[in-house]
Amino acid sequence: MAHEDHQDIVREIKENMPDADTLFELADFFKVFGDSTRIRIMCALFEKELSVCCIADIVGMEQSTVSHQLRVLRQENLVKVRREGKQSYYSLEDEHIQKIFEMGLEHILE
Amino acid sequence: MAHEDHQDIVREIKENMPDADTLFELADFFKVFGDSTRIRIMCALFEKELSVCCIADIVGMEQSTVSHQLRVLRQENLVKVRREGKQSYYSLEDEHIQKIFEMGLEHILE
DNA sequence: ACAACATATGAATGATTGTTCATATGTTCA
DNA sequence: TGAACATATGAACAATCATTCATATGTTGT
Repeated sequence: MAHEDHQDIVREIKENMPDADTLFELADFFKVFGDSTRIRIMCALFEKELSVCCIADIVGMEQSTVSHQLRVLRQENLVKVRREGKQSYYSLEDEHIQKIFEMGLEHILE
Repeated sequence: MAHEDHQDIVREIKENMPDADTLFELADFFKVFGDSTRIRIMCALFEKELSVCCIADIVGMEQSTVSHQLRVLRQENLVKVRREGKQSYYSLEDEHIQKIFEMGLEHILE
């Protein structure tokens, strides 16, 4: 790391970077997309709002597992809940999700 | 899970879902964005191609750590390398990355 | 109030992963 | 060829995380 303009480049890029907190939050946000169970849950919710047991059936996992993962999605404001009788109906909170999905798909299908 | 049209909904949504392999790949792809070190590396590379030691300086981590993470980014085709003398210069492989970033930022800043 | 159902949550476990240290590989220059 | 530098990689460790089981909470109808 001793060539002529190394320090200049480092300083310049450091200055132009978003602050560390923002990037940390950003990583946390994308972390949610990095699990196939959550991906499948979100994918199912593209169609319509669904109850927890419906989702569990669709993704083929325990109700408990799905509940835990829905909490993760809720904490990152990716889904919202609506109580109706005994059931909780979940739906997507944000229209960015579909676009992020599409871009991911474009990338892996290249 | 015993109300009238539960099974119909489950079947319908299952049919319209992308196949499991694709969604698994998609999760692996987003997993790469789910770490703040990798996020910061990619962010630094938005400006220009950089050598490994430059990146290590910018993100403030060991050269070894950065090398390991660059390998992860390479495996998912997010960066490419160019050897020049003793140094390896990394740059972004794909223009989707910036857009995915922007959408993530839009989400967390809402 | 009680039974039946739907959902949420805490604890425990196994698996995955990010980081570091030590070292190997690759490259240049003398 | 050997020294100096840049990068890559394997092993080890600590930390994080997804899943499951058991159980608690919440809701409806009798």
